[in-house]
Amino acid sequence: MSSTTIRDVAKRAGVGVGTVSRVLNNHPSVREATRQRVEEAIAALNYKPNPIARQLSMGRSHNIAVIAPFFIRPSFVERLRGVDTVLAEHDYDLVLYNVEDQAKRDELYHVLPRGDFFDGLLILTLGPDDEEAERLQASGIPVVLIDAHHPRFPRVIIDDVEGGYLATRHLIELGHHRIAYISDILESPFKQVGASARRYEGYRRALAEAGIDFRPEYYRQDHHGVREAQQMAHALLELPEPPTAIFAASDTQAIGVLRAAEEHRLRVPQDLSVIGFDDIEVAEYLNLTTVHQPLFTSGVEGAELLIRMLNGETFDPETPVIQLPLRLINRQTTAPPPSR
Amino acid sequence: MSSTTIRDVAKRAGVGVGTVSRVLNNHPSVREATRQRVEEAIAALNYKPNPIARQLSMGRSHNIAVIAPFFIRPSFVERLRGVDTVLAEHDYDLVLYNVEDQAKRDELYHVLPRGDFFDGLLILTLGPDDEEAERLQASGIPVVLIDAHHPRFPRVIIDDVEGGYLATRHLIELGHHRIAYISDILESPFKQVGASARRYEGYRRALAEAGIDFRPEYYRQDHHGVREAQQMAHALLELPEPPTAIFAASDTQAIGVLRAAEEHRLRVPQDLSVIGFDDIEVAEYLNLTTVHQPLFTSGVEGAELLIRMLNGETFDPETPVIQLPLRLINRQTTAPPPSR
DNA sequence: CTGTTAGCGCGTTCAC
DNA sequence: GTGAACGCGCTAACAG
Repeated sequence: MSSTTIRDVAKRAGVGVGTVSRVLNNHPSVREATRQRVEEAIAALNYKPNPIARQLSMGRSHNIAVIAPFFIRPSFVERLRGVDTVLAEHDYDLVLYNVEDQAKRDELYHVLPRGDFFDGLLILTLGPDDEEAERLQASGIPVVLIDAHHPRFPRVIIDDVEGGYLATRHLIELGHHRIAYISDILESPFKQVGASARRYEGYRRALAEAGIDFRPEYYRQDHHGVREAQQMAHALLELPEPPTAIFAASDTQAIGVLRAAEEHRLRVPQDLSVIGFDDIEVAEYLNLTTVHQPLFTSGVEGAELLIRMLNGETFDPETPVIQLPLRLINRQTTAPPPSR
Repeated sequence: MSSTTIRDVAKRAGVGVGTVSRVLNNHPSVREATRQRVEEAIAALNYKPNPIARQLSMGRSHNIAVIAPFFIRPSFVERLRGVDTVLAEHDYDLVLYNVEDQAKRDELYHVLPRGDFFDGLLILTLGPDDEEAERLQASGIPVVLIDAHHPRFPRVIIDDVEGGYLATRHLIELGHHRIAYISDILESPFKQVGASARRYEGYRRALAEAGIDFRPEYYRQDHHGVREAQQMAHALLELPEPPTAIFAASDTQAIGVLRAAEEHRLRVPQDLSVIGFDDIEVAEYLNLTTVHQPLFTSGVEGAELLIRMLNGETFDPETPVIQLPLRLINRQTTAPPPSR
């Protein structure tokens, strides 16, 4: 094992451990000559300070935990890239926890708030419920939410209602009346109102505003995924009076819709308009019209917020909320409805 | 901060810290009555042992570091999912380091092999050079390579030469003679022979075997990315005698080729055949014919190997090498060449 | 400026 | 069976 300790160095350099520690931490009050000797000893012994011991005595870990429904969806990857970029700049290590099911999440919330191992916590998308929030806050560990809502924590979010509105409005302006909405399951097992539910709200609002009646059969939900979305779209297109446009709550689901259209020999956008949400990379490949949200930026902003908290900064509004802008990306999967 | 320590618990339960520690670690020799009292105290104080201190005295961290050119390419995401799955089962935490440039990598290799903070190390794709390997091995920390080669470490790999051969052979059997190969830059800054170079070798071999002359103008390389690939394909298609098939060293690059074909108003596969490598998720969306490699599985195997090493298992062959199978996925971007 | 000492919070001996 | 003391490697506070 890597066994040379600070004491070995001190002995070899003929100084005390305190001095070695000072050299290590660039403390100013060390005579140049002494510093030389110490550094020589360090080099000669190939000594590396033990980070664990360091943490122990400093009470900080230099670790930031990120809880995320990890690699499942491309949008998280984008967000995490943003997070990582910032953390790396500030010399923090990223401990990533992949949370996909309820069990794992419970376990995590139970184990995490030790307050010792992590200096801070970044939670993506699966925000805490009230009980968890309580525990988290009691632990005193700084927490920032990304794409999740809880009044007690600083967070970076988007206006999903607005997003749903934007997408639907776009379709309406194109002349569509028969507009369907498909999404993942709104009542998530995490008992919180998810993004899709808020996008649904925007959809309803745009419809209402344009005087278009909401048709329950035009609204479907299922687990997130291409296949499931494809099936939903399939069902939609088999309707006696099928929609002329489909708004999918995520680009991934929009892909499923595209697949279904192909199955039905429908041309997009001539026969069927499709719009997604997120603007992940694939969206561009597929020329998918979609609502862009700043994924990478959300990670950056969240991480920066957390780091400012770690540095002891306090905020004017007790809990800052950063809202990122949305914009419609008009590619090639939407067009006016077929003339008949 | 979370400040209740083992001493508080001991005091409250009217026992010594040793006893508390025993209760915590389920040590048998604790009287039931005492254990009761201690557990009550633990509950009352909401005490959680400090993992850092625990690591310090136990000499283990329960952390596994993963070094990867992180979120850049979808294929890594797939691999990491596999890794995470296994690690979670064995109660290891995953510390993920995003290494994309040489500077960061140097820094990492300098800092990492402390032998203290990580129980094990998983290196993806960017394998160590001899000097780094030396240092790594000297540190005594168990290392497993995934998709990287170095004779000193156990690794899970694929036969990239075979993969390149498979792809090219498929094209040849379809009747193609004018077959191009595009890839990222073979002489990587990491001074090791990368996957693309080995796939290139397979390409050359298949060509030679079929008696087809290699044409230097049919071989291009540039940085990895859709745009770059698109440009390469563009140049290829402008040739006086353009290829009738293009083999891209990765699916991402194949996407660029598809784009270029579209620009040139070439139908795929009627006018141009395209084959990729990896079989990432998008490949399916795009109906891309490609060479499938077990990405998720590579993560699983690598992590399992590492864990066995951590458990002190030794291996028959000094350094085990797991080679995963490749197979051609025949979708809809390859066909016989245009009849004339 | 620099050596010494006291913890950081645990696990692990020892004696009892 | 159980408590007290020691040590993990390092930083910080205090003398000198």
